Formats: sequence, structure tokens, C-alpha cells
Amino acid sequence: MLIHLDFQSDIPIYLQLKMQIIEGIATGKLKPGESLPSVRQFAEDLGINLHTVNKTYNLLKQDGFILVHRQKGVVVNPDEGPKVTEEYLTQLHTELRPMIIEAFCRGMSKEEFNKICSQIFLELKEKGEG
Amino acid sequence: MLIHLDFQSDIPIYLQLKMQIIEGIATGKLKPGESLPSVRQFAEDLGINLHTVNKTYNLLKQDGFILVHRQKGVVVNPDEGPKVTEEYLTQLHTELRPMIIEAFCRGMSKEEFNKICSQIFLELKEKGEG
DNA sequence: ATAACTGTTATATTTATAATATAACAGTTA
DNA sequence: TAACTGTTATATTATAAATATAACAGTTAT
Repeated sequence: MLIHLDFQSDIPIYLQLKMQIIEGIATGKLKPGESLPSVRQFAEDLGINLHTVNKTYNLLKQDGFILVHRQKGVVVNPDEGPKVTEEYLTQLHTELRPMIIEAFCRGMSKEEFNKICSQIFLELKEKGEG
Repeated sequence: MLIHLDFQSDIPIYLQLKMQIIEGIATGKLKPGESLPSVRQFAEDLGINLHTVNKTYNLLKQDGFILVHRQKGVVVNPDEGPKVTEEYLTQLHTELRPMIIEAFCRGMSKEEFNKICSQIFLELKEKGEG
């Protein structure tokens, strides 16, 4: 699993890492049941602190993307991953709203907006198949 | 212009204020050419610091949503507001990507995702007409 | 059993950002 | 002259991110 962290970004490292792991799962680079490095090994590989990786793992565990076995270590959820819950929909709506408000204000139509979203969806699908 | 700030939110106040002003412009509650309170007056009304309002105004000015005349004070851009620039599209894409990755990972189809976006668009349109 | 590993927890420190507090400057307006 | 405008500067407080060390409890392989 190849990770690239931007230390100059205003996005916290633990969130960058979380996103890229989710992307790995989404595109199939990380298969269900596949192991992830230990917090110490991953931290060393990425040149960051153990606690930063641990923070990321805790978030992913909380969302149901990964499981933490006392024996097997950290593993991509081998069963069904997290689904579209009510809680998630609320969060998604909260995050989308301000973005759409600005898009609307700039004169972007919902068709244009949806086109951009669809394109990102297709890119993910292609990565998953390719 | 009615503003509600959530001091418990993890979203910074200056961003909450920025979003709500843009929403006001989007929904027509703030008309082109309309005046906004001075930094001091607005800060007093909202119970926050002068500099927090100033930070918001500077961001809105930078994006072209408002103008700052030495005489007239702060005014909603009376001409055409900011449009869909290349820079904006890049930013939008960067913000949308992680959200769509998670949606995709949770098994949400692009049709479902677009439906949610469309609904938010329609809500804004209704507010603007109503 | 000893050693090396696992996630987890605790504590402390450094760094960066958000927000506030005062103060002042230059220009405008009544 | 007095009261306002945005702007700038400086300092302080509060919070979150990231790091540094250390330890604990359980597992695994030698």
C-alpha cells in the first residue's frame, strides 16, 4: 500500500492517511481481510509518529473499515464494510451543503456539479477494475 | 442578515460566518450592492472579535463575493460575483474526491450521490424564489 | 521462559492555528 | 472636532495536531 503524505498540506496527516486507506479499499488495492502494518511499522515507514497512525486506525475502526484483532493485528474488514447509515447521510449532507452553496453562488448548475461527481465515481470504478 | 454561530462546532467561526454570508448571497437574502455591517458592528452583534469578522471579510473579498470601498464600507459585489474558474474547479475536485471515495466505499451509487446533491440544489433554488 | 512483537494507555512537550484583547494609523463623514 | 471606516501590528490565551518516551497486557516464535 503506497501512501503519499503532504506535510505542507493544511489537512492533518492522520486524515490524509485515513483517506488514502479508504481509497485503497475503495479501489480494491486493499482486499477484505488483508493485513495493514502495525502502528509502529507504519509510522516508521511513513516517517511519522506511532500515535498519528494509531489515531487513524481508531477512526477507521470506529467507522468499521478495519478490525483490530488481538492476534492478527490490523485487518481490512473481511465481511461487509460500513454501509450508508443514517448517521453517515447526515454527515455527508453537512459536508456537501456548504460546497454546493458556493457552487450555486458561482452559477454552477446541478447538472454540471453532478457531472463532476460522476466523473470522480467513474475514475474510482476504473481503478477498481484495472 | 441573520447569522447563527455554533461555538461548539469544530468548524472555525470565521468559516461558519463565511459560509452563511455566501448562503445569503446564494439564496438572495443578500442582494448585489447591499451593505454588510462594519467589522466592529458585526463583531459586536455576533459576540465575537473584530479580527474574526475581518478574516471572514478578507476571504470573501479575495474570492470576489464582496467589495470593500473606502467610502461605502463592505458591500455585496454589485456586478457579477465570482464565477467557475479553473482554480475553483481544482479546489472543488480536491474537496469532493475524499467524500466520494468514502461514499463509493460504503456502496453508494453515483445516482444516489447525485440525488442528494440535486436535492440540496433544489432547496437553495426554492429559498431563492420563496 | 526469554525476546520480540501486538494494540493500548498515559504523560509531557512542541508546534500551529483560532480567537481574543488593545492599540494605533489613515482616510471618511457628519 | 468627533465618530466612524478598514487595516495593521503586537501580544496573549485556548485548542488541536504531532511528536517523544514510557509503560502495560497479551501474543508469538525461538
